Amino acid sequence: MEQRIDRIKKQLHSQSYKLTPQREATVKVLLEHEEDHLSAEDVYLLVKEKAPEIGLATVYRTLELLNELEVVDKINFGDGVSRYDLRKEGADHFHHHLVCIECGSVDEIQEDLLGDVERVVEKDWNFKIKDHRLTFHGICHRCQNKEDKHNKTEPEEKEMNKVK
Amino acid sequence: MEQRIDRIKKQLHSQSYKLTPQREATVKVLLEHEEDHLSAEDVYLLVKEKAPEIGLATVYRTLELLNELEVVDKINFGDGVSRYDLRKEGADHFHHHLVCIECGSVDEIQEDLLGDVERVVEKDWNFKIKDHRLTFHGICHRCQNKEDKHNKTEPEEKEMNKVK
DNA sequence: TTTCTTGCAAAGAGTTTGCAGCTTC
DNA sequence: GAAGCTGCAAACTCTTTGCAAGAAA
Repeated sequence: MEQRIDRIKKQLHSQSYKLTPQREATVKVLLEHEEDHLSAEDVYLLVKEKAPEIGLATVYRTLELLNELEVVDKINFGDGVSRYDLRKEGADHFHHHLVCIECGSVDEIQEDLLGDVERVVEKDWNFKIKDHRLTFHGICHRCQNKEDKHNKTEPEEKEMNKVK
Repeated sequence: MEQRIDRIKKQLHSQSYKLTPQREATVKVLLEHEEDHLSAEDVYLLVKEKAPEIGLATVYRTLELLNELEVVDKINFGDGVSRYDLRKEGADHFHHHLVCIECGSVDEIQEDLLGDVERVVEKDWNFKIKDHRLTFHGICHRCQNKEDKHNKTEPEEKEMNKVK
């Protein structure tokens, strides 16, 4: 984690930005929640635990900055809020998402499933692909089991990672 | 077009909704702009030409309704506005999009490129897919040509279809 | 000092909602 | 006349911006 922050710090410096305490706290929160898909508000509340004086505007500005540096990806699952997803280091493509329409959970697929498809699109549509967004909406494995068992109660986790 | 409106009318009636003049005007606008990706505001302005008394709220309510009936799909290209895309009749999957990061144009891919990918996801992730969203961001064929020719001027079309 | 950054409050943009009046069955 | 629908304005939510004060080089 330290090394990762260090690399981000260098990245910031290389464009003459600083890694201020607020920015560092924000990055830490993102690292600690790599699996989640936090909204700006979510990040704000979590950062506040480390740095209570921080303002929401600073969080927005930091996330915007990290997005420009391609440290995070801004994603949108159609529920009206932007979510921020830390880029995996070394990943040469943006990962995919599985959004459950029952429980709102979001799982990630790290594998690159689009290699073939992208070759087709580049060739047949003459479109030079720079990035992609692939999201499946459906029923996650947990909810499928729930339904099989006719057990409709929700063994709930944190709400934060949920798309309403 | 008439038949299409008729089918939508029946669909509305089957759930005891009415095809009011305002709703019909909205549907017509959507049909006339099938290739575009209009925002609610865009639709509103176009509907106003046919039915000047219509209110923006009615347009929002109609689009919401049509979305529920699966006549339109609500999509989001990350620029802060929802866009509404008429479903192709008979299409068994939601089409894909090519968003140009140069000129903001949005092209559609009607072919189903995800058949294989979906089978993998359903099997390996045990995820029951109901819908998908696939968008590629990159350089469209028009802008590639522009760059080749070192001709940076924009032979512009309507702004409406553009993602800023 | 100069430049960057921050917190706060206000402003903006997009969307939703409450409600009285109007249609339609 | 009950139920559904509409236009308007107000409310709401998420995000951005202006600005004076603070921190870093």
